[in-house]
Amino acid sequence: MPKAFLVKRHPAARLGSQDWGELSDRLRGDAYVPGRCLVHYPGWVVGDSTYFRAWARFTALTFSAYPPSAQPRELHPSPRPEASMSISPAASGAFPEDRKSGWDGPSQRSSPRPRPNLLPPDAATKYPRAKGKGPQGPGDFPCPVCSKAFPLQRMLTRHLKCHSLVKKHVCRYCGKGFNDTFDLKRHTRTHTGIRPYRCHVCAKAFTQRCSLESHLRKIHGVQQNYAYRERRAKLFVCEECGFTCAAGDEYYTHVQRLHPGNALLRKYLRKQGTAPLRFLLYSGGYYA
DNA sequence: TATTGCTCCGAGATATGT
DNA sequence: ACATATCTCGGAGCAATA
Repeated sequence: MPKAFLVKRHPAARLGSQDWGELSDRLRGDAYVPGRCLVHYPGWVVGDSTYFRAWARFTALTFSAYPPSAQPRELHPSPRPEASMSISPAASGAFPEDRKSGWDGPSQRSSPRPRPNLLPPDAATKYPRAKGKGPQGPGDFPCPVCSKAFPLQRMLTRHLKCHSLVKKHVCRYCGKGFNDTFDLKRHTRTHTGIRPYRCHVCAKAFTQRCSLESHLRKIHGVQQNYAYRERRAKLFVCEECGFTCAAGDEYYTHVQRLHPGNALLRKYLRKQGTAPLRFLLYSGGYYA
């Protein structure tokens, strides 16, 4: 059974069956910041409204997804959250009624794992910031939950979503939620059976490129000559029928012919009307 | 012009199957 | 034990917006 069917969800959150179109503007998206959830840490966000907004948005999203029993009961008194601070009321033992119901908090998979520090030596010049706009160092946007630091505000903002229970992108087949459209697209392949990455030696097909590369390396002893994190040649995948090709124009010709109602096609045609050359460069040569 | 959002992607971890 | 499936999440480029 695919792992996607085994993911435990909080019964009260019911994010999996959430239809975002049915929610009011107040409850959908990540712009809603209810006043009751604004938590202020003195001396930490003063003079950095952007940073504060990111944290406020995070607390709003996180706690609005918990059941009433888990809503914050008082403002955190400490000047700054500790590294070990848990956002899971049930997991931290703060709300025994949730523990009793059998929910053990967010999946362990969502906890941060140690990763190599990939910041380049010239990170300070690579990530310039305007004066007075917040922290100045390359790792000076620390996550208030796990203390992991980021060189850019937008990286922290995006990282905060992984601590939130709210998932904007929901699988139409199983209801599982994702933070990223692409993650949802990849996940959906587990339901549609589309496997775009085929082994040229034994013709076995895979849903993800890294699975194919792992297979080639371990089974056929084929070594890929790619640098760490080097982008591979882009593969255009039709998620409706499994058609794959390496060229953008071929892909859109296929979609226009066989799936004329495709949303990506509409977007492509819209862009083509305004800036055709730029978009063609983007879609066809971006990874070249 | 700077910032933010969206999207694509690779790397690595973990679950599951054989 | 090993191969595969599939998940999470950070890096990065472009577009949209303030």
